[in-house]
Amino acid sequence: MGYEFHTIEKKWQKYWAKNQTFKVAINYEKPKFYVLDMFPYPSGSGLHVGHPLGYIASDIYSRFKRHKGFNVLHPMGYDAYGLPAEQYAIQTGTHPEVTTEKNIIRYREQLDNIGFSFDWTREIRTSDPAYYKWTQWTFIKLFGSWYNNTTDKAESLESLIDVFLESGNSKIDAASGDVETFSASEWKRMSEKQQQEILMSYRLAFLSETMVNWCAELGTVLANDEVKEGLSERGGYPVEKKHMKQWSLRITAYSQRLLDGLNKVDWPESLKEMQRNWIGRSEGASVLFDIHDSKNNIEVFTTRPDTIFGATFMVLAPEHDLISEITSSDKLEAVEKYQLWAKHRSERERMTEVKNVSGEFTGSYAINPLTNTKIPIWIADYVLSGYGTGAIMAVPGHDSRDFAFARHFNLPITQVVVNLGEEPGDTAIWDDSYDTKEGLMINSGFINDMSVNKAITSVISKIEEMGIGKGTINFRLRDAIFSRQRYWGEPFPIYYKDDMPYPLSEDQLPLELPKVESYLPTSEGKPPLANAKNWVTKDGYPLETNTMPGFAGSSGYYLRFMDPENKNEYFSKKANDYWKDVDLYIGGDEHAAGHLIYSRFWNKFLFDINRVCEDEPYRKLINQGKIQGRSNFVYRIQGTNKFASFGLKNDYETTALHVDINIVNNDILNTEEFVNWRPEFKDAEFILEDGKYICGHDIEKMSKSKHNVQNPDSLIEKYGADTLRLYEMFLGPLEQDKPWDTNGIEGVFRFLRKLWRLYFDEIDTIIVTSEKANDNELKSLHKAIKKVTSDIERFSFNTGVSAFMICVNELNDLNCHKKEILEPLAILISPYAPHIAEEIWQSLGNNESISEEHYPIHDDKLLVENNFEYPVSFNGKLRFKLALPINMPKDEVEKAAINAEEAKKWLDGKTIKKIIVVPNRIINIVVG
RNA sequence: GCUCGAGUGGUGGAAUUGGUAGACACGUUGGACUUAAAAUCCAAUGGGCAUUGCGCCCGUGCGGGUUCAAGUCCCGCCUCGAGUACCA
Repeated sequence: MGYEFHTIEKKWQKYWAKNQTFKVAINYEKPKFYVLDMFPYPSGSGLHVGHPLGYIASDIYSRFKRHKGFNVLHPMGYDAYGLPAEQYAIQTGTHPEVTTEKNIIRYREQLDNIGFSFDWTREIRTSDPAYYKWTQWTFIKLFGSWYNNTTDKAESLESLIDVFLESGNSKIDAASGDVETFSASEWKRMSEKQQQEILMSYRLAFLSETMVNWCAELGTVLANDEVKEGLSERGGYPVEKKHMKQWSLRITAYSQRLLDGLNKVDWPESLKEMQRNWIGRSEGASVLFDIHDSKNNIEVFTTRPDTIFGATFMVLAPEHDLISEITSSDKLEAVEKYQLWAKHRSERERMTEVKNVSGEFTGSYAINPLTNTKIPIWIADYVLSGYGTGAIMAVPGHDSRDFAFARHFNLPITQVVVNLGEEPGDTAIWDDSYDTKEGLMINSGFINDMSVNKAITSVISKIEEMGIGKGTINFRLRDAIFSRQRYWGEPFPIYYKDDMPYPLSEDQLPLELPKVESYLPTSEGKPPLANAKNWVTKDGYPLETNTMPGFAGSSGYYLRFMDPENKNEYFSKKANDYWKDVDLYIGGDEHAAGHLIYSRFWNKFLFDINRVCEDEPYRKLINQGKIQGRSNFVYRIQGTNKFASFGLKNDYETTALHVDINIVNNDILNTEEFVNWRPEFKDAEFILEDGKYICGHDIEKMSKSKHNVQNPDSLIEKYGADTLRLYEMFLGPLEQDKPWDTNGIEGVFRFLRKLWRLYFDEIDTIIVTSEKANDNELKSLHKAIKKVTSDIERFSFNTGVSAFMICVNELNDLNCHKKEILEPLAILISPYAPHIAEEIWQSLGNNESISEEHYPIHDDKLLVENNFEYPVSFNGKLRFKLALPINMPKDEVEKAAINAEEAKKWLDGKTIKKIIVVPNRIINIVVG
């Protein structure tokens, strides 16, 4: 008998489900609180112990907030579109929907076993037509909107057309592609197709020919954040740059707002910094350089306009439009060869060969507008076509890349900035350029002797005056490529007429994903949807065959949770006005440059079109750390089937082999199970130490091949969900990465049994009495209430667990079984260990779930001590302790300290120079 | 290279505002109970010196500094991790 967690946990999980304990609805009587987890992709391997870490934390917080009187929205769903299910479909022909459904059932079972307080009536799946209808709906809205830089928000395309009809596009300041200026009458004379082509340059969801990240292995393009070090994030396949016509979202229109919004959200600084870097704002100037003997000119972007006098050559990206026009005939062959070479270089090659300088002279010269000297124009792939204008003025004296290039090709290097107090140097003997912004200008005409910062503003005014440039701001952020050549994703609500895309009307949504025979691209290389029969509108127009990327469905899912069953709208205004935004969002930081940017963009767009009331979706965000695996090893003596224990392995020539952590307990191998683990170990022999086989261990990523995957189910089977919940929290700070190690779980399990024994005797009879509690018992309880409450509020869940342990240890020592103490204690612990808390609550004679009880509040009066044990230090070193009445006046404390028996030894023969007394803290006596 | 974060016992970690470093737990050792085991309970447990109690020295990656007082603040390094990668 005793703490029968199996029975208890099943019982309460059923109770919560049956009574819909955690179902929430709008309730104006209570303040709202929205706690969200990053919803999972339901993979085939199920949950491992790393997944629930954040879910447990958010569950504790949700339950706590509920106890505190909040109306808590705590939903869960599935990011159900994903590559693994589709790859599996390609291999086996199983529809991804079938695989996904199966995995979801498994996930749900595992989640239920942990006892989460999710409102499951709100479950959503991104692959459900009832859900993706609204993903498609938002896409149509984006398609029908443009970004007005003057009002700094998205507006409907109709307003743009009205302006076109009235005055053409010359007065429009929009975030757009390249558009020629036209007048109202020119607009009116255009064909529908011409008009549509122009509108496409303004749409926030637009089709364009762009340089994309093409992954041949996956047969699809990828967004920038899906490429890591030149390889696909999923699968690690090579990625190359390719020109393709693709759907994109004009997220760059929101660059500045995405940057500014970071200042008002409560997110980890590191995550904000990552987003700031990803957005990459830089201030500088664009300057036009004339080309010698040509009408053309080239615009460059620089963040150091002050160094323009040191610009001794110009470099264009190999893809730059003007190259063919300006290249002299004798250089043409070499230039084209270089362009071809650059084009065929993979992203990975380009990145790994950064140190190798390459380039080609075009034979043409530009005119430096401030020095009026001829400077050679080169092409090189260290200049990127996608950033700035794809052209730079090279200042080798003050830019390390330009310096390396100049050295390699013997181009002149001029110094234009000199560090304060230093003499100008001979650039011919420099090892590197002088890049810092500190110093004074030299060799620079009218800006000589100015500081760098002063020179920057002066040059900008000068070029503006000359009409050849202006101060500009550049962002590194690129528009998000939104189409994928895959099957398992949201279809675009788009059809083609006369080769131009048109949106479906809202009443035709959702456009459901059709059945296909094959999940592979067609023989002509079209996406899998081209395999679908009748993939046309009812009028016979062909439908788009690309599908949306993974981040489409996750960009606005938090909004749908507010009103998940709404058939007429994404969500009602009423629901959005009540739930507003996510108060607490918990998830991993791997989404920093992906989901968390797209989602903010999505939300800001919906804010602009008056669909949502908050312009930032996630008020507070916490990144839970990753749980690393802890592998165990056995050491096989080479050429034998003998295994030496860890301490003896160095006596032999051994090979370390990963061993399944499930047959190892506290690093001790279960040799019987090991022998049965695999056929090749059937005849294994062991060289033991102290009669045991000790395994080695190491911290690695959790993976099947390392046999170190810990799934929660087996731990729940052995110790119960409440132990798992407490243990995952006890492991360490939520935000920190930490190795998984079951070695400590026994302690938490012991604690729960100790807790149980405060309430029940050996035969599970309740032994709680109605006796009045004494001061010590009250103090112990209230100390715990104070500590646990403040710990939850600052998301310090690990120290909260120790506070429970301290309290239970104390009550155990006090032999306390009093209701006055133990009833509040049950509520106190219920967010962490809800099953045992419910069981205790019921045994105490309550009929309702503990989850709605008011959380106990500590009483400071009960925590007041009569004495404080002062640590007494001499010259900062602790020598003895002295108990004195609390709040004793300073001078009396001083006297007491000096006159204390133990003080004599330390004062002997010395003079007291100073005494520091911090009331109820420390006493420090300075002697000399 | 740049940006950010971290470094505390055998282990996970605690120390919230500069004020008793190592809470809580694991592990280890010794003991009680038991025919035995499990479970439970008690004691010790940073290192060193000393030991009849007392007691002293050292100690939060390294080297300096500020302060009556530094794991915490400042300066300079080292190591590890994450992000990013020719962004002009």
